[in-house]
Amino acid sequence: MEGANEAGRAPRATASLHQRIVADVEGKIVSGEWPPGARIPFEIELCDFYGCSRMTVNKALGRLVDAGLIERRRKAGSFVSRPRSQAAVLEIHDIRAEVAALGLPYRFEITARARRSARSVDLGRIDLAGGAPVLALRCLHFAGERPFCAEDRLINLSAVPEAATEPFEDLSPGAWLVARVPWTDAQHRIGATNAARAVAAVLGIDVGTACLTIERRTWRAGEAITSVELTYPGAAHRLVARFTPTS
Amino acid sequence: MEGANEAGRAPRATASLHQRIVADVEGKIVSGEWPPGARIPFEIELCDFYGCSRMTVNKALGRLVDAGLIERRRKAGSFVSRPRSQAAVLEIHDIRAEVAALGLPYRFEITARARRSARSVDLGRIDLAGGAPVLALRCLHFAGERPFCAEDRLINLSAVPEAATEPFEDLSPGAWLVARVPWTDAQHRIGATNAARAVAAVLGIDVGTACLTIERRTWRAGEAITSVELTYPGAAHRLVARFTPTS
DNA sequence: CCGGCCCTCATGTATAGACAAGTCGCGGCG
DNA sequence: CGCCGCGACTTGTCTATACATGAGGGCCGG
Repeated sequence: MEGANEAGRAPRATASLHQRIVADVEGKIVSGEWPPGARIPFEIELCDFYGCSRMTVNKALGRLVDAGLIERRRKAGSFVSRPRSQAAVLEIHDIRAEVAALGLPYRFEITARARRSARSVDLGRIDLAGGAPVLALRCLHFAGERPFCAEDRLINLSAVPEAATEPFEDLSPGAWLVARVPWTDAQHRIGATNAARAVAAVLGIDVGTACLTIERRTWRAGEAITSVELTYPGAAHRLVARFTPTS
Repeated sequence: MEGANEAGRAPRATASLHQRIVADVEGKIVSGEWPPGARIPFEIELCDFYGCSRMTVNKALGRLVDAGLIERRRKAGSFVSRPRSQAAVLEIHDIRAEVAALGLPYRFEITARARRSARSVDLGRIDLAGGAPVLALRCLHFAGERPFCAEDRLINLSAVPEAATEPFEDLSPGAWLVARVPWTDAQHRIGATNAARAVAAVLGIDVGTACLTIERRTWRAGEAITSVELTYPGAAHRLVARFTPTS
């Protein structure tokens, strides 16, 4: 049976067989040839078509399940998924990288730093018991000479005690945390607000200017690590997310 | 060899063996026990540990490669990946679903509709040759009696000719397109703007109120399908993205 | 001492066979 | 006529085996 490899199409691929099956099926789906809800051929039929064993087809279809392109039910067969919602992969670059992408020199300043017990005003921002030790930081990121983004961060010192003594001279708090602390969950809330007086003064913009705000919280195994609010002058910044179904 | 299944830990799982291996290795990585760059045990060693065949371990590690958690090199072994950038999966729900999640009744109105040849002003919004037929729509989405979101859309009629005669009575243009037209690429740009007079009037807000704008363009196999600009009153709406490394 | 060749090792891919677990339908029984 | 049970079908999982591929490291010769 191993000799029947070229069944059905050109054997050109340097890619492996199961990769080719993935690509073929994916092509049929995204082209619309197999619309959402359609049944795709049974494993056995694909085995015949590609002249391979069931394991190979099974592996390919398993990947498509992982990718969310198909769903499978015993006895019934495999079906093209109905997209439930659009999804976009939003890459959260390091701010240094964002600025570098603009071709401008980057620097940041820590403008406020306080170690304290979590107050009630903090509790809405980070999952902590009252009184837990936190590090509160304010930080301003510059692109060239202009303020690019204002950062207001809380770090849970129970989870990251080393942060208490870290000077944050070379790495910004965000970059330092990403490099040091693994996380298992993150939540982002993205919104638009009119700049209040304090924010406007810091960013050098007029009061009321629309600003993009990103609030990010991260956890590791259920324990809050950090919560950060980033405020970008709205007219000057866009978040960009590109997405293809299979990345 | 099949009898040695409980080697090393609780056999509690109803899950399959390769799923348990995935979960275990993932746990070691996200907990920091195996930091980025660390070599994880060879397949053979994991086979011994779990008392299973190499194929089973191979399948588990293959999934972790897909998920981006590890990288593998022949002869050298498998290594925990260094995270390149943070990423968040941003779910773009149907607007009807967003409103339903608020517990409010949903409806929408088409407020403007024009079939025309693409003008120069359109070309910045959608990848088309000048003169190609487009359908320009404006649509207002309501949550209860209050405007929730303003939509300004262009549809490429060369790619989606059926749109020309579609009345968009039951389904909003966005929902209609998602259900009907598969896409292969999407790009989102998210920003904040101060409401101009026209937008403010439509949304029933004050001029200058910060608004969240989402510009989404979709393509199928390189051909532009549609481009849409959604404007949400900023104070009233937050985009939420949750993310866990292995989804 | 340096360079090239080859052996070895780990992963990558694929096979055939086996059994388990849902599930759809048909046929027989009440 | 209706309903239930069983068998058949499809996917899910796993094993044992085999060969290919790529890369590291050591050995041997110049």
